[in-house]
Amino acid sequence: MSITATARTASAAIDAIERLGVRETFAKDEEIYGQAEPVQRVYRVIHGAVRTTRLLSDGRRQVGEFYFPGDVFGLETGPDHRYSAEALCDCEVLSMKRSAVREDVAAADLQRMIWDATIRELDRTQEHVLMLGRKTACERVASFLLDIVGRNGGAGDLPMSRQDMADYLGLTIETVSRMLSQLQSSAVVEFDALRHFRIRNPQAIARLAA
Amino acid sequence: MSITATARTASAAIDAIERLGVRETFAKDEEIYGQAEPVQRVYRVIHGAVRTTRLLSDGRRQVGEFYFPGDVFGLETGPDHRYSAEALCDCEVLSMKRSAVREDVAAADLQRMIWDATIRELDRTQEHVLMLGRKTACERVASFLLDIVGRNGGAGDLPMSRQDMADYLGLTIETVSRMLSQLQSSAVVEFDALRHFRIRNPQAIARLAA
DNA sequence: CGGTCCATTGATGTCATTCAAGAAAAGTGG
DNA sequence: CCACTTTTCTTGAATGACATCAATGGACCG
Repeated sequence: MSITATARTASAAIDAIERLGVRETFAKDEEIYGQAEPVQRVYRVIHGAVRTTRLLSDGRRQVGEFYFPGDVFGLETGPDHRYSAEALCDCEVLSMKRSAVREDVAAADLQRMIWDATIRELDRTQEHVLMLGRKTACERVASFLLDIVGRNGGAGDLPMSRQDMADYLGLTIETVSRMLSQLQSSAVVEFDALRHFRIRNPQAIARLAA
Repeated sequence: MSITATARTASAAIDAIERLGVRETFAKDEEIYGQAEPVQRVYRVIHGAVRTTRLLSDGRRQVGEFYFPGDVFGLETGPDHRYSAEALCDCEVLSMKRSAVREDVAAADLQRMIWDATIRELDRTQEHVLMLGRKTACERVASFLLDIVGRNGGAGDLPMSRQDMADYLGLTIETVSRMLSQLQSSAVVEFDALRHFRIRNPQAIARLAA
C-alpha cells in the first residue's frame, strides 16, 4: 500500500472518530478507565499524555505504555481491561463506543484504523518484552530516551515522572536517576531541565539502545 | 457474543484455513521464518510446538512466545518480522498466504479468526511485559509452569529446553534450574522427568504466580 | 559402552535494589 | 513575592538477587 493511500485511509478514519467521538478532559493522575473494567470505548489522545498501568496485589506497578497526541489507546481486547489508563498530565482525549464502529458508514475506515493501531501496539509491546527481558538498566534508559525523541519529532520532553519511567522500564527510580546522570556525564544526552533533554551524541545513544 | 457463535465462527475459519492452507513439516530447530523477512503468511500449529525468538547483535536472545497445537502465529504486522519462528521439536504447521484471505469467500470468518488471534497475542504479550518487568525469578518460573498447564489441559509437558525457558523468562538457565529445584523441594511441583511435571500444591503455585 | 549434550549444583562476582540522607523543584498560604 | 511545606529527584553506602564461572551428574544416541 502506498503512503498516500495510507494517509487517506487514516484521515477518513480520523474524520469518523471525530464525528462519532466524545471529547473529554482529565486532570493529572485521573483514571480514564480501570483495570478489570469492561472494554467499551476506543480513545485517541488530543493533547497531553496518557499512561496505562497494571498493579500486582502487593503494589508493584508496571507501566504498559505511554500515549501521546495522535496515539490510539484502549485497544485491549478481552472482555475486560488488563491495564488501567490514567492521565499523565492534564489532557484531552477523544473516545467513541466500540459498538458505534459497526453502525457507521465509515466503518471500514475505522476498523482499518483500529487494526493498524492494534498492530502498532503489538509491535511496541514486543519491543518492550525484548527490552525488559534482555537489556541492561543503561540500555533500557537509552532506548527509552531515543524512543521519546523519535515519537515527538525530535524533542526531548518527558511528561512522566521518574517513577513512571522506572515502572515502564522495570527498574527503580534510583537506578533510572543514576543512569540519566551517567548518560549526561558521558555527554550522550544533556538535561537543561528535569524533564527536558536533548541528544548530544546520536551514535552513542543508538549503540546503547542496541 | 455467545460461546456457540464463537465456536461456529472459529470452526468455519479453520475450515477455510485448511482448504487454503499448505501443510508443512519442520525438523527440530528448523527456521519457519526469519527475523527481518517480509510478513507473508499466517500459520497454525497442527502438532509439535514453535517458539519465536529475537536476537540482539551481541547474541543475547529473547523468546517471544511458545505456540502449541491449535495456536496461530506469524501475526506480526509490520512489513517485516521482528521475531523469527523456529520448530521447538519436529512439528507440522499449516500456513496460508495473507493475500489469499482477501480473495476467499470465507474471508470474513478468516479475518475474524486473525483478529481474535491477534488480540490473544496482544494479551499474552502484555502479560509477558508484566512478568519481565515486575516479577522475581521464582514468580516467573511459577507463572510459566502454571501457564503451560493451563494451555495444555492440565498436563505438565515442557517441549522446550531450559535455555528456551530462560530466554522466555529473562533469566539464565542456572537460575531457572535453581528455581525449579526450589519449587520441587518445597513440594509445589514434582518432576518425574526432566521435561514432565505435575502441580502438587495448586494454591501455592497460584500465589507465587501472583 | 563411550561420547555429546543438557541440566544441576556450588562458589564467587556484579548489577541493580534497598536504605538513608540531602538537594532541588513545585505547591501553598500569607 | 516570599517563607514554608511537600513532593520529587539525586547521590551515597550497604545489601541482595541473579549472573557468571566452574565442576559434576544424568540423559540421549550412535
